[in-house]
Amino acid sequence: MANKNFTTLFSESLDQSDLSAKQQAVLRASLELFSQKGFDRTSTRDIADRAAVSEGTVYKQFKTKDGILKAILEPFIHQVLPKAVTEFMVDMAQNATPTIDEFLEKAVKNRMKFALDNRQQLRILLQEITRNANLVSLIGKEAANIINSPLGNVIRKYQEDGQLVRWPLQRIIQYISGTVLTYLLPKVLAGGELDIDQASKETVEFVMHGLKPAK
Amino acid sequence: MANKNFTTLFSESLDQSDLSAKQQAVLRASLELFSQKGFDRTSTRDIADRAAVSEGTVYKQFKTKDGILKAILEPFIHQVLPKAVTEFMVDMAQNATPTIDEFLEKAVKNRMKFALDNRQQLRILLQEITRNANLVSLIGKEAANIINSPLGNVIRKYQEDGQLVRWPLQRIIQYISGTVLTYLLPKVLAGGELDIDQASKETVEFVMHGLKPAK
DNA sequence: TAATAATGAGTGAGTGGTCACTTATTAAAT
DNA sequence: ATTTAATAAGTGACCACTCACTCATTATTA
Repeated sequence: MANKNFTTLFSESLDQSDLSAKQQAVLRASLELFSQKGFDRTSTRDIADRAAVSEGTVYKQFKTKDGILKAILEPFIHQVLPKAVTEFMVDMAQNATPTIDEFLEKAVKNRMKFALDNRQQLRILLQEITRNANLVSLIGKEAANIINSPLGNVIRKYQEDGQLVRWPLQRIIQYISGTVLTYLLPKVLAGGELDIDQASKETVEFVMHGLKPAK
Repeated sequence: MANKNFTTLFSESLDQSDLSAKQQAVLRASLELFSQKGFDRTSTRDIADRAAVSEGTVYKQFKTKDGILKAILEPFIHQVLPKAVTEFMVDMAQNATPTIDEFLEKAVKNRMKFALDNRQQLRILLQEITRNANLVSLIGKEAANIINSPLGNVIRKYQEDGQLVRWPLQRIIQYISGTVLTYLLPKVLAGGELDIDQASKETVEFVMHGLKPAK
């Protein structure tokens, strides 16, 4: 499962960018501070100090404090996230298993790992989402892409097999995501370790069979 | 279903409190502004203006800006939420239905209505949760109380009836909450209307039977 | 009852401090 | 030598919070 995490992808895109070492340090420092203290409670002074750089240097490249936030979140939403989704979908499509339970457990495990590898960035995103309503719809649109993708086809195959209810994919993904989030959100927000194997097993157990007792 | 919404309860507790009309206006103004702009982006000047009151008046009662936030969130978490849960449980115990599906649909509908009636307060709570990790565990503890309560017994009865898997109640509630949240969160954060009847029907359909097709 | 005193909510002009952002100056790179 | 990067000392706006004072109401006194 060759999924790269965001930190890696972020570093790569930093290298590719024509930003100087110091400007890259600014972004890395901002990433840490925004995640730890939140955007509003991080001062540009804090950022400059953490990056071991003067405040003027911060403003040379990023004209405003919001510009720094954009420089972090926009690549995440428009490049890293789609790229990660694509890699994931290809992976999954190739690893399609005969039973959906097996497939789902792999997929869930994969996504949980990705999320935990990227707590920092997700924390910033969550903070922004609660303040910026249109981020919600933006991410919703990115999620909608799954439906028109190899992964969508894999899932549809299970429907045709009779292994999966014939609900709209959007609805199915909504429920799976929601269940996965009940395990992830507390860990992303409050920290602590998650037993991914256990959590993904439990998730599939519920998501597939619901709360009716097995006969 | 006599469940009062939070706005009512909030107003009631304001009336009961020995706060003067102006101090009540401060809290009401803060509630609106914190919800709209977020705590950090609301100044005490903003609050005073919106409440048509001097800044000194704001600080006469609430010694700090954080004090205002506490005055809004603490009653919500420690009085309003438990009170709402209690009323809800009593309601439910009285209306306990023979099948769990019916029961669940009522319960889910009830909770969705409560949440939508109180978007403002929930938005503030969500904003704070992303910054204040220990709020997560605090709310988790409140949720745990449900388990040791009449509602817990109602649910346990369905387990003994063989209508509900014998998982720990905490796990069952986790999944139901997660699924409900997939409908609620977008609406609370981004606005828009929710067809509660439809949503609660769909929720129960999934939560009870999962994604395996009915034979 | 009339005059006076005490009370406390309310006021708004400060106050010190922080913040995002600028600019004059210096160092480095080409 | 000239352009570019980096610095660090500003700068004004704004912020949370304070305080000396007002004034309407209530309690006390005569």
